[in-house]
Amino acid sequence: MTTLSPAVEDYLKAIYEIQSEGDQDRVSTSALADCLGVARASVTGMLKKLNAMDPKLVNYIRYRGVQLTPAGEKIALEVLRHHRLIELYLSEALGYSWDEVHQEADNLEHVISEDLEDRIATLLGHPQVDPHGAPIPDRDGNISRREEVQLTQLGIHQPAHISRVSDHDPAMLRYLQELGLTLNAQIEVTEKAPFSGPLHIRLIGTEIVHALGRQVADYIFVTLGSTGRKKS
Amino acid sequence: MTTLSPAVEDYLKAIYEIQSEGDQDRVSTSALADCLGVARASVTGMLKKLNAMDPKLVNYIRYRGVQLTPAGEKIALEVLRHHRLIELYLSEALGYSWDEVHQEADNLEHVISEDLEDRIATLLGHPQVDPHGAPIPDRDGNISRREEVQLTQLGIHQPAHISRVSDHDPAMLRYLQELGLTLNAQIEVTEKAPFSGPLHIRLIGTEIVHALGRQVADYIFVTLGSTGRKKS
DNA sequence: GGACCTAGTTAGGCCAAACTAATTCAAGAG
DNA sequence: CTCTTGAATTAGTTTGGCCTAACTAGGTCC
Ligand SMILES: [Mn+2]
Ligand SMILES: [Mn+2]
Ligand SMILES: [Mn+2]
Ligand SMILES: [Mn+2]
Repeated sequence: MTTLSPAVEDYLKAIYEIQSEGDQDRVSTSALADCLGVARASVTGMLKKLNAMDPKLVNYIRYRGVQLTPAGEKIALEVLRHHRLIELYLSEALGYSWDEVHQEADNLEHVISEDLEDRIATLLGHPQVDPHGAPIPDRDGNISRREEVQLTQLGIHQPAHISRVSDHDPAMLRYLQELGLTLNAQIEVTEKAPFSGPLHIRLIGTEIVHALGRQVADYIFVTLGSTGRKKS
Repeated sequence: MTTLSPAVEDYLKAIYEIQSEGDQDRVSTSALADCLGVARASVTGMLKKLNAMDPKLVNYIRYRGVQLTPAGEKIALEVLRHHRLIELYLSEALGYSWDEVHQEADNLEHVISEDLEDRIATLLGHPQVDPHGAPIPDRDGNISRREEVQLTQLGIHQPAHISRVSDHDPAMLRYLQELGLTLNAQIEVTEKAPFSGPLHIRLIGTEIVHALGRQVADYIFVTLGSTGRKKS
C-alpha cells in the first residue's frame, strides 16, 4: 500500500462526488476534466493508470467512462472524511466562515495523518456533517445517506429546511449567507417563475422573501419539514 | 512568484538549518543529501536549479557548497515559521507531545495558507518559541538569536536551563521527557567523564542526577542562569 | 611528485502528471 | 444506412524530482 499521490486522491474524490450527485453511475472523461481543471487527455491517461493499479481503483472502459471499485470508493471516502473534518475544524476552532474553508481543506486533506484525523474527530465530538451540510464518512467509510431534494424540486408551500449547500463557489456562499439562507434555515417556495425563472423563497416565520436564480437554487438541497431542533 | 514546490522549500529550509547550527557558512552537498535523505547527485541537480532561478535563491559554486541568498533565506524563514507554529499549535491545541509534532509539521508546513498561518499565530498569542525551544520567525522573517551553548560546552557547576532541544529524533525526545530533561529544566553539570564519556547532569533543587551520553548531550542547548520565571 | 581516497559532479534514465495536436469513435440526424 | 459532430483517445513533449554508474577535482600521505 504505497502511499497515494495527491493527484490520485483528487481524481478518486472527484469521481465519487460526480457519481453521487449525478444520476448515471458512470462518470465521463470531460466531467472529470472540468471538475479537476485539467485537459481531457490528462484524464484519460490517469484513468488508465487507476484502472491498471493493483488493487484496481477504478473500472474504466474506453469511451464509456469510469466507476469506482470498492477499493477506490474506500479511498475516496477516506479523502472526503479528511476534507470535511478539516472544513468543520477550521470553522469551529479557527473561526473560518463557510466560504473560506473549502480551499484550505482541499490542500490539507492529502497531508494529515490518521492520527491527526482522529484527534480532530474526537475534539469535534465525532460530528456527522460539515459546515455545508455534507455528511462526514466515519472511519470505516460508512456515510449516512439522507433524503434530500434539490430546492428546485421542492413543491410550492412545502415547508422544508436547507440541509446542504455546494461548497465549490465561495462567492455564492457569501451571497447566501447575506440573505440568511444558511444551514437549517426554514423555508418554503412561494412562487416559481416559468421558463427557468427565479424561485421565490420565504424564510418561515418572517415576511422575508428572496428571489433566487435557478443556478443558485440548483446548488441548494433541502429536507422536508423542520430540522428536528425546536427553534430558539 | 510562481508557488514553490515542497521539494524546493525543504531544500532551502535544510540549507538554513545546517548553516545556522554549523560553524562554516557554506553548506556541503553531502550534508544536504544526508539531511534530506536523497542521493548526492540529486542535490547537485537541485542546487543548480536554485542557483539559476530568478530571483536567485542560492549562491552555489561547484565543489564549494551553497549559501542562501537573501531571497532564499526569506523563503527558508517563511517555511520555518510555518513548521514551528504548526508544531506549537499541535501541542497546544491538539494534545500532541513534543516527540510527535515534528513529522506532522513537516508535511503541513508546505500546505497551509498565509491566512491559516496568521490565525494560528494569533490564536497562540504570537509565540516566540516552538515546543523544542526553537525561535519562531515573525511574519517579516526576523528571528531572535539567543546566546545558547551546547550542553557539552557547559562548565562544571554552572547553573543553566535547557533552552532548546533538537526535534529530529522522537525516540530521544521521549527519553529526555522520561528523565525530566524538558524545556526550561534547571540543571548543572556535576561531572564530565573524559574521552567523550557521559555527562552527569543534576536537576537543580533535587538530588536527581542522570548520566547522559555525548551524542544525546550534543542535541541539547542551554542558556546560563535560570529561565527568568520564578519557580512555582 | 605520484598514488589514492573521498566528496562532488556529469551522464543517462525513470516515473508521475501535466500539456497540445492529431486522430478515432459513438451516436444521433437526416 | 451514411454523415456529421462532439467526446474521447493516442501520440508525442515537457517539467520536476529523483535514481545509479561512471568520472573528476583536490587534498593526504609517502
Ligand atoms: Mn485536494
Ligand atoms: Mn484518514
Ligand atoms: Mn517538509
Ligand atoms: Mn507564511
